[in-house]
Amino acid sequence: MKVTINDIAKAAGVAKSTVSKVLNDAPSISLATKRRVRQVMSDMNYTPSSIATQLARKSSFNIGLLVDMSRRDDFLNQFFYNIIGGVESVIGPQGYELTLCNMNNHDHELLMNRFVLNKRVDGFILDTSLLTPQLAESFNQVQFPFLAIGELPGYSEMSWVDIDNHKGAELLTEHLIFQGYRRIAFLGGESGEPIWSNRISGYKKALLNHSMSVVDSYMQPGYSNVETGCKLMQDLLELPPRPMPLYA
Amino acid sequence: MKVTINDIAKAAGVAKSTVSKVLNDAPSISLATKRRVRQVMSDMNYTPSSIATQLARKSSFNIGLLVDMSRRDDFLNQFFYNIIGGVESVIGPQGYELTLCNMNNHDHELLMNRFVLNKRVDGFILDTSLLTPQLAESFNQVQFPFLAIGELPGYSEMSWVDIDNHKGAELLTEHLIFQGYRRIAFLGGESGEPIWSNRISGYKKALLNHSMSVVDSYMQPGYSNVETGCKLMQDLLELPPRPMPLYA
DNA sequence: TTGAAAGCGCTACCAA
DNA sequence: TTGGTAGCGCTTTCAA
Repeated sequence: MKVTINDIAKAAGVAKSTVSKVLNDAPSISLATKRRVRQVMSDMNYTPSSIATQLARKSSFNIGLLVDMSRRDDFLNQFFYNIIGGVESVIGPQGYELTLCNMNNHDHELLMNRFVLNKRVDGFILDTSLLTPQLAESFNQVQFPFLAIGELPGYSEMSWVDIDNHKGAELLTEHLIFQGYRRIAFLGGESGEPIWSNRISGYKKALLNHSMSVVDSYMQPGYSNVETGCKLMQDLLELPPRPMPLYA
Repeated sequence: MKVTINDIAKAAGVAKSTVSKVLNDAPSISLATKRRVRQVMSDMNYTPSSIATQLARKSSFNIGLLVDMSRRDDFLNQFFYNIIGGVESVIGPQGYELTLCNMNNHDHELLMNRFVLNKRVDGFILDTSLLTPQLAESFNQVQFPFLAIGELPGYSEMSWVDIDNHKGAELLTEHLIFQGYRRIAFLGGESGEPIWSNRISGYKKALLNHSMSVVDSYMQPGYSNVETGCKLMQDLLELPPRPMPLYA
């Protein structure tokens, strides 16, 4: 049978509350006792049960990463990979683990029961594409912490992180301008979404800053995958004055 | 405050053990009681705490998927994506969740403490590339269930699943033969690993079955990524009698 | 500085 | 068919 905190207490001749304090390195315990108890722990190969700790502390020490496993494109990309690795690298050292939460069917109630209400995870990280104002509202109602990747237009009662899409697009556009390009197009990003409007505004800003005109047909939104990119580019190349370097 | 099993018991006028039985749909409870208790549960918006259940049942209801997050290539591919989705689709409905376990540094002891000994997960699923006989031995010593994807040569005290690499390679080779190809090469798979030997044996079998000779220089092992594939193919194309269709 | 005891919210055994 | 009760293995007051 697994050795528990009671076994350690007995073996070390202290109360289990003392063992618990040693476990958490409480300042009230003398160094001598700590050393002795720790010795016993390692002698007996003791590892505290995380589940018992979770119950006592009322926290699962689990962060949920919400994903829609049926959407392959959102899943199989560098970006998502970096998210997982990044999240793990900060929560791991803090004693938290990463639970992958499937939101396949977009059933909010199921989601709330399966992970939130039953305390399976302590908080969610999710891409804005999975978040609706209603869902955010559900989280807020039970005071459940969540963090969105990307902003949710029209809903401000939440935290989100993102790269500076406006600035990024501006820098990128400026870079091309400095290279001497004059007819610069912008493809991708879904219209209506902040990612599109922010990038487009940065793009426009750079153009205007350099006294260049904004050509409507050079700006085409579209879902970010290979097929759409390919199609948009073909459309672009068929425009009468097609985008090209100044000295082409 | 969160409503617990005690609140339900009180409100429904039954013992909490009865509520627990209703929760688990025990056959010993009368339909009438079940209905009544369930009504109270939904009236009070009750969701059982998964952590308490875990402690009482001594199971975390968590399956760990062991990955090395520093190995991008193993992570960002269709295969891995399918594993995650596949695993989730079977464990989810059974009440289990998927925990992504990072084995970045390949520290066995850390791994054992962080997930196994403290009961953070009930079992592991891992690719053979992460498994060593020593690690498998550690798992077995504490009777910890694990399932490998791919076989571990030289170690049999474990369960593993894999596709039939031998048969697959045989069918593939045969297919080419039927198309009329006569100089067929085989690239990829790491030498020494079952995936390579099994596929190669299927490849050879097909060739021999059709009275074709096996050319050593046509068989090149190599790590499965784009760069290696590219290089191997270039090498291949420079062989004196290079692989080609019969009627080229 | 240490210990006793009361939880945390369930399950499971044994009676009733 | 239901209830009482003793855990599961920790944490956390509150005393000593």
